[in-house]
Amino acid sequence: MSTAATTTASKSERAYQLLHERIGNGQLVPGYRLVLSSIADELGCSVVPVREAIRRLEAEGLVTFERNVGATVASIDATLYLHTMQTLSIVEGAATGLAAHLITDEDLRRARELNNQLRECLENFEPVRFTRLNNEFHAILYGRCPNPHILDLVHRGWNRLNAMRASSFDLVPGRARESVAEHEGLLELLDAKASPHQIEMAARAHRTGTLNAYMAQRNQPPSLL
Amino acid sequence: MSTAATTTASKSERAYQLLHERIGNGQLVPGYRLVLSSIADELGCSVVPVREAIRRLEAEGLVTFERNVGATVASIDATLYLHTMQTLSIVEGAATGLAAHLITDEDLRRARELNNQLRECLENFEPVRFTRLNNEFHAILYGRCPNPHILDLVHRGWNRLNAMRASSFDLVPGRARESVAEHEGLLELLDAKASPHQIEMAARAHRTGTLNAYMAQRNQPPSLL
DNA sequence: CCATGATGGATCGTATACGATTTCGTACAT
DNA sequence: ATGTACGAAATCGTATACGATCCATCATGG
Repeated sequence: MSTAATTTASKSERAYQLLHERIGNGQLVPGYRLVLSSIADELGCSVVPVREAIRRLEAEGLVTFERNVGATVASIDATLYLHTMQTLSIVEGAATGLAAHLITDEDLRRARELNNQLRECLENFEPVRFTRLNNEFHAILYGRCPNPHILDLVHRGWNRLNAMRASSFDLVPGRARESVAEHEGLLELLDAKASPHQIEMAARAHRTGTLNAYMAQRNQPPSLL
Repeated sequence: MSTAATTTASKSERAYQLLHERIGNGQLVPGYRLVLSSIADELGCSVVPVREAIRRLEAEGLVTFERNVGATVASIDATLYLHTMQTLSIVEGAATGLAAHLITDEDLRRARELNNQLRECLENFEPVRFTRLNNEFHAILYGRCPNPHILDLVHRGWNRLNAMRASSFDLVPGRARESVAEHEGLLELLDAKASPHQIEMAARAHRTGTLNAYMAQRNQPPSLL
């Protein structure tokens, strides 16, 4: 009763959110060992809720878990990054396509503004801000997708990517400029009320483009697709 | 040491598998209340592992969970079915497209044989066998997809569908025959080494077709897409 | 000097116990 | 008869405790 919130989100929920956030913003780097008792101590609770939180994170692919050994923040090798990006290209593309006919003029206005700010980031070399604004930009484009499952998959994909990027993966040098231009193309398609399928494929290609740029940078064959 | 398996999969794992199976084959119908202590008793273990199992099932969307209340097998309304089917159409289509250029002649031969058996099921009215063979057929087509994330999403989608179908959703009457014909079309595309994109879209359309048939049967507007 | 096996510590897996929350039935007042 | 308040039962949430497993270290023998 009383004031605002006895909102004691359950301890397991708090543990989940704490770890999720720390993985997302890079405080916990891939490979870091997550010891139940330590986390429990820090949170001032017992290990049971922490266990549950970690299993949830595992289900989302943010941590890996080994029996009788423990959990570590999910490590990334190139193929994992590739697979995650590819999956995201598909589900985010689909979400954007499904959202297209529900998007409002106000949405488009905000997206356009964000893309302008992205262009500024290019001039001033602000990679952190760029990443954040880029997330927001795409969130607007797919946000109206009426299928919550697909939205969930998109969010999970972004979370995994953020976990990776925050650690060591950085933007591919030349790619950002190209990215802003492709954003512009997407906005024009939306303005022109292009078909959902066309928009889906453009959104997918946008992400695939980033993936290819990354692969080229690492001198890897663009196959494995 | 010794014989084959001290393979004590952890109790939480066994609990998970048991519940997963029972939900999948319809022993546990949607809406059924999952009481931790009862399940623990049946398994001869304590509630802690069961909790974990249920949270995993929740993450997969097979059960819903409410704080301080408990878990129930996920209920289905039409929109949930629709969303699940739509998501599956996208990820399974993508998986099939990505698997296309890796599929072997032997795979195609088996798929063709399965489709012939499906045709037999039509004649003899064997809906249960039809569903099983249909699963196998599609599993062959997307199975070679080299992206494990996408495969995982496909499997989750099928699991959810199975959970729904086993309960009360039945095949749409006329749809099965059409389905077999579309399978044939898919096989021909694969034989002809059609482009991955073309195959992806055919696979997606195949599932979307089932969805539309369902919607039409329920006299629902084919919108919501 | 290297290989092999034993030992201890760290950590996980699960059981049990108890407090917290919800739910449902019942009694009472209107 | 109906709506509300109270209380008991059922169930969940978490803490604590202990056994099981793994890993690293060190001793021992070749």
